[in-house]
Amino acid sequence: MKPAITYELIHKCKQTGARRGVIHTPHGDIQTPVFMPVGTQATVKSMTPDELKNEIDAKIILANTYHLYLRPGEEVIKEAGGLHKFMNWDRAILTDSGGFQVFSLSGLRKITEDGVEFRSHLDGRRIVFTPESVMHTENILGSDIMMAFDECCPYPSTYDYTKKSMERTTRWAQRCKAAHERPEEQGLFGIIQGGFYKDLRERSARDLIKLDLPGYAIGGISVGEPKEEFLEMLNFTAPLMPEDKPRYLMGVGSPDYLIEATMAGIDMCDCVLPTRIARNGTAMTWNGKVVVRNATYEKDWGPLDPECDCYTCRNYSRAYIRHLVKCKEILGVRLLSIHNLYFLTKLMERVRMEIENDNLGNFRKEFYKKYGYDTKE
RNA sequence: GUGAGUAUAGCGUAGCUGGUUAACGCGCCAGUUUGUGGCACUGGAGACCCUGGGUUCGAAUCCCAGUACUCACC
Repeated sequence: MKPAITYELIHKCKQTGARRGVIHTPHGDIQTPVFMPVGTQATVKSMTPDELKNEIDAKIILANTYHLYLRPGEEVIKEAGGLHKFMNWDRAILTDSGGFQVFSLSGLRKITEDGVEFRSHLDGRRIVFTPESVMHTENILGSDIMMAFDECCPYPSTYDYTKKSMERTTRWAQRCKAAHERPEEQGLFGIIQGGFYKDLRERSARDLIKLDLPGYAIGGISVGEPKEEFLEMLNFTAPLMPEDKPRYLMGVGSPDYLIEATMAGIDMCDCVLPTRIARNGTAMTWNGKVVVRNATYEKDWGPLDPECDCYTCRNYSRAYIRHLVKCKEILGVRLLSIHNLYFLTKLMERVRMEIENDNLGNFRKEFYKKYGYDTKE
C-alpha cells in the first residue's frame, strides 16, 4: 500500500540544520518548510480559494473538524462530496481534530478516557468526540492530512496532569490509527504532547513513533508560555521526530517563531495570526509590524510594504487601507489578509532558498534586525 | 409676537429630592492577537456641566436675567 503522504528530504542547511523538502499529497506537492493558512470553517476568512491559489499560491490550508462537525455537519459535507468539493479547493487540506478546542473551550468540555464531551459553543448541546468518531468525521471531510485526536494542555499544567494527559493522547492516537478507514487516501499525523516536561515529550514521541504514522506534529506549545520556554521545548522535541517524515509545529505563525521552527528542523506550521491581525488592522512587513489602523498612516500614500509585490501592495496605499479599516469595511480585512498571507508565504519561500544556500543563519540575523526582533543568539 | 421645553467631552445622552476624582454609547488615540468561541479584547485622552448674577458651608443640580436652539399657538 502506498501511503497517502510521503516526505522527501532535499537538503539540509549546513549552517543551521534546517530541512528543505517536499511533501507529496493526493492534492499536490508541498515545498517545505511551509506556512499553512488556517480556514477553520472551510474558508480562510475573507479569501476566495481562487485568491489563495493565484494571489498567494498557498499549497495547503487547514480546516477544523470540531467546527465543521457542528456546522454544517457531516451529512452536508458528505453529500457535497467531501471538503475539497464543498469549498472548491483542489489543493491539499489538513484538518485539525478538535484537540485544540479541548484546550480553547476548556470551560465547555469534560475529558474522559473514552473521549471528550463538549457543550457546543453555538447552542449548548452536548456532543461527544472520541478518537473513533473524530476519525470518522475526518474521513468524511476527506482531508489529505488528518490530525489525531489529542488534548492540548494549557500552560502551565502540573507534571502529574500533563503526564496523564499525554499518556491518554497516546492511547487515543492508537485508537485513531485503528479507526482510520482510508490510509491510502488520507494521512494520519500523530501529535506529540507532554507539555513543558522533557521526559514526557520524549515518552510521547517514542510511543507515537512506534505507530509508524506518515507524519508527526508538536502540539501543546505556543499556548501562552514565554518565548524562551517555547524555544526550549521546540529545540528539545523536534530532533526526536523521524527524519523521513514531515514534522509539523502546530499553531505558530509570527515571523520569528517560523524561522526558529525551521531552524529546529520543522517542515510545516500553521497559524491564525496573519488573518486575525488582518481583521484588526495590522500588517506584517519586511520592516516589521505595521499597525495601519494608527493615525500616522492617515496620509501615507505608500504601500503597506515597499518590498512587497502582493496584490494589495501593488495597488493600494496605507492611507486607503487605514480608511477601510477605520470604517470596518470588508475590503480592508481582505486586502490585509491577502498581504499577510502573501508575506508569510514569501518569507517561507525565502527561507527555503536560504536553506538551499546553506545560509539560513545569516538570513535570520539580517531579517531579525530589519523586522525589529532581538538577535540574541 | 405669545407660551412651553431644552442647553453636560467631537456627536448622542445619563446624572437634576443640592454633598468627595461628573457617568455611558459612538467617535478619537494606543496596545494585544500564535492547531480561530473573535470585524474581538485591554487601556488612554478628552468637559471652566451655555453666559452672568444670586441662594447655600457646599450648585451640573435651586432661583433670577440674558443668549441659542426646538415645539406649539397667533
